[in-house]
Amino acid sequence: MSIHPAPSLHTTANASQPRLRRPDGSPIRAVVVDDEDSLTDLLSMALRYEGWDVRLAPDGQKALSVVREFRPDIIVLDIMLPDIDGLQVLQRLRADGNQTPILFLTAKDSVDDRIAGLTVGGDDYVTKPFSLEELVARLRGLIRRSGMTVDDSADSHIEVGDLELDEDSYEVRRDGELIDLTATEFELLRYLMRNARRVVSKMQILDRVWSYDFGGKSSVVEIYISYLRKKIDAGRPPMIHTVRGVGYILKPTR
Amino acid sequence: MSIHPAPSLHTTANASQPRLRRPDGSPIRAVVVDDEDSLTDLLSMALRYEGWDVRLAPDGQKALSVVREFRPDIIVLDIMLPDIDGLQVLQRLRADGNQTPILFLTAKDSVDDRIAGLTVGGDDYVTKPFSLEELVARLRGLIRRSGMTVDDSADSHIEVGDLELDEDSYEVRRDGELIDLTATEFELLRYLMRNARRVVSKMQILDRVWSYDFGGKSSVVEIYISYLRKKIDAGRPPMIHTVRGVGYILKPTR
DNA sequence: CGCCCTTCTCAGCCCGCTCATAGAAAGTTC
DNA sequence: GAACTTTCTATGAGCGGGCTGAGAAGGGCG
Repeated sequence: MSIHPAPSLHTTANASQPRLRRPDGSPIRAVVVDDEDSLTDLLSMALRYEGWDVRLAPDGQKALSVVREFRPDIIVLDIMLPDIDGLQVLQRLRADGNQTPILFLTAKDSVDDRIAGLTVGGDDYVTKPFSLEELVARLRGLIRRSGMTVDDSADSHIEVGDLELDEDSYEVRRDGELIDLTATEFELLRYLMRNARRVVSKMQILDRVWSYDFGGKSSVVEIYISYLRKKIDAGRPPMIHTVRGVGYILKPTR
Repeated sequence: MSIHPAPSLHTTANASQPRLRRPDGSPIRAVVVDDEDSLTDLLSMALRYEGWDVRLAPDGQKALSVVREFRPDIIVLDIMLPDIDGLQVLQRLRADGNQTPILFLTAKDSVDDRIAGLTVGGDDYVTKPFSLEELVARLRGLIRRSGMTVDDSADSHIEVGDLELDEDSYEVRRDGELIDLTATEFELLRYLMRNARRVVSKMQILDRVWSYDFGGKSSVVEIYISYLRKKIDAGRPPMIHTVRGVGYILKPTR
């Protein structure tokens, strides 16, 4: 499996979304363990963009020492590592009494057997290739459920105007009315809502909402924007606006 | 300031489920006694995920000292231990005047009369291999019956919309009508109800509802969902919904 | 010991989702 | 207003996830 040539992240300078924080106000600390540079680069960029403090480790041994020293709030751990298996890293950490929640990365086909039992301890997994929005959402979910946050931005519920989205139930409502979305539509809307009142470009959307190995054209974004409009804005004052030549913006009707 | 006519989506904010607590609000204290690391690992993870405070002991001697020092609300005790027999651990504890309820773990074939007599003393047993839902349900039952909880989440009765489930009588009703379920169907429904209004993945279901040694495919879940739908949703507004690519959710019909 | 209920696998079908294409529509520049 | 660019959306193809019927295997209970 090869990864997209150069993950050129189209980021705006500085985010201003409500950010997850630790109880003492300091940034979330994350460790990313993977032997593919392109992937760790991509992830560290994305997580730092979330305002988190990130450390990297290329293999299981380094992972163990980095985790012991850095004491992260969350760990992103590839199952397939050059030295010790990611599942063994989990076991050694737990044997030490370390309870840090872990998000496993795994290839799509190797899922069923080896991942068994992972979700009971509050850990989770994501199959490669994934979208950054999905990964970050899962991480925030894990942190939320680990109960280590006080912050109200750690809510599974997002509201923009009369538009509501719940990440636990996957429910979306406009003015109280339940709206049925597909997985991709849901992720796109979540991204727009998390960036409400800010223009996001099609490239940014593609980088965040679609998998990093997506090979198609950016016109899918237009198509999905169109789907969303039909479902979200239908017959109502529009919340999704086109900024021609720049991108899209979602904002409450004033 | 506008008022939303819509019912708030707010689910049980942070915690995964309403959690059992001691009268003073502190977490349930449990001791797990077993000499197999993989099993104690699994159990401690699962119980900690329930929000409980867990201590481990690998044999009978350690069990006695840990119990005396930690004063747990509940003990999970394997019958087969390297040193002293689990039943003797029971006797010694009771000789000390310790009345902590005990859940015994036993191999399926070794269920003799001695163990059958346990339930009269207020204790209980579960045969290996078991599902975590069953084990935790039994533990909650023991705690409930030991009368040490005040909490209303310690009820044996679960209601979601017009769907009712009673863990003591194993009765399930939809709109008052009694519905007959098999053991697996019952456990799956209990899991869905305990996680009502939240999407759970097939993997999560498999990890919780099926035995830890289940080696099959996650497509069994689809089949049991289909069975449940036939019995629960038959001819009625559906409560079980598929979230394609994510999992299943049970919620009241609005 | 034999029957029946339950559990689980397999395989085929169906349907929803994703995405490309292309022409229409809207906006921009001169 | 004409020419060009950008965005919108209808249509449909391909694919993959999910549903379900049929049946084998297993276990409980008489």
